[in-house]
Amino acid sequence: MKKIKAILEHAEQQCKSHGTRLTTKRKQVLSGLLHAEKALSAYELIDVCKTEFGESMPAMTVYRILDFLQGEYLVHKLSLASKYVACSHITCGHAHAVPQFLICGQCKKVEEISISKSTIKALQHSVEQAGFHLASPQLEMNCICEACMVNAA
Amino acid sequence: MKKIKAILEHAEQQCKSHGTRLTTKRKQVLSGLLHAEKALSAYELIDVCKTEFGESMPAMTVYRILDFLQGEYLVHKLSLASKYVACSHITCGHAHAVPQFLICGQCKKVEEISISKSTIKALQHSVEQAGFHLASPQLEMNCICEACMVNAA
DNA sequence: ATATTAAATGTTATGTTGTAACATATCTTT
DNA sequence: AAAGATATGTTACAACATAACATTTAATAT
Repeated sequence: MKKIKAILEHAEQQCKSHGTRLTTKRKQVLSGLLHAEKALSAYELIDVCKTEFGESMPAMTVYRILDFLQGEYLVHKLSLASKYVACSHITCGHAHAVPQFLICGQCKKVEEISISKSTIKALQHSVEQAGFHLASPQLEMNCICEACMVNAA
Repeated sequence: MKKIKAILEHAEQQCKSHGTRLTTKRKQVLSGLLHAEKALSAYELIDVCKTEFGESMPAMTVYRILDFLQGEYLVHKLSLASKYVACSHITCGHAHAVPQFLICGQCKKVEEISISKSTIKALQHSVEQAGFHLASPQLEMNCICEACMVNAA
């Protein structure tokens, strides 16, 4: 919930430097994700934009915008959940390890963490031994967050 | 392609010992997956059952049966691919590490591998540090298999 | 053996996620 | 202002999945 406006401006600059444009609608979609602070489905995002900006967006448009934002590394798709989440590193220069996602199966909260290089290396080694090659070392892991674990107890 | 009949009988015994029944249709679905030797979508499985047993099955039934088979640890769902695959360890007593899935993004071939305990431990440690708990340490990894890599080159 | 109950399957309809194909509007550049 | 490129709108539909209720089949108690 901290200075979303600044993040948006940063994102806009980033786009400019890539020769692309962060249009109004694209900014709205990104803004929706930033406010949500959690992963949203494309259709949830449509509702958010409707509510927050009074602007109705067809599914096609949202999916196109999500593709664009992924291309700019501003948004990640969580395939396990069929949801989308704002990249937590937009503002900090992007010199990062590949992010790993923890998804709480209960409340859908998403945490983006980094895993040590050696662990990734070990994974990769096991994969290569099986005659496969990791297309993306970005993993998604089904988890339960602390809050939900306490609630369940 | 080796003694599917034996596997089915083994599975049937396993169900019996759990107080459940491996009915004809359930056996057909499992058999379809075993024959396929790859992950199939629910609707592909419907086609297979139609072709192989001349039996038309509504989607609802197949999904219910897949749920049942997952509950019996005879089938795994691959969420990344929205496909289902027979467990490769049905016949051997199930005293296994949790399987990890490698999914070829090209040809959809699936490999089920085990990963060393220490690597899993390391992953789990990173996850706990973020205040999450792995619901299932069964990962799905987006890969490219050797054959497809050669073809692409 | 048969009535009762529980488990499995059938039927219909619909929800959710995602994309194809083509039309229109809006920016950018000359 | 015209031409071309980029972005968005519209319509239709495909693939994956489940809800709600009806019927059939199997297990069990009488």
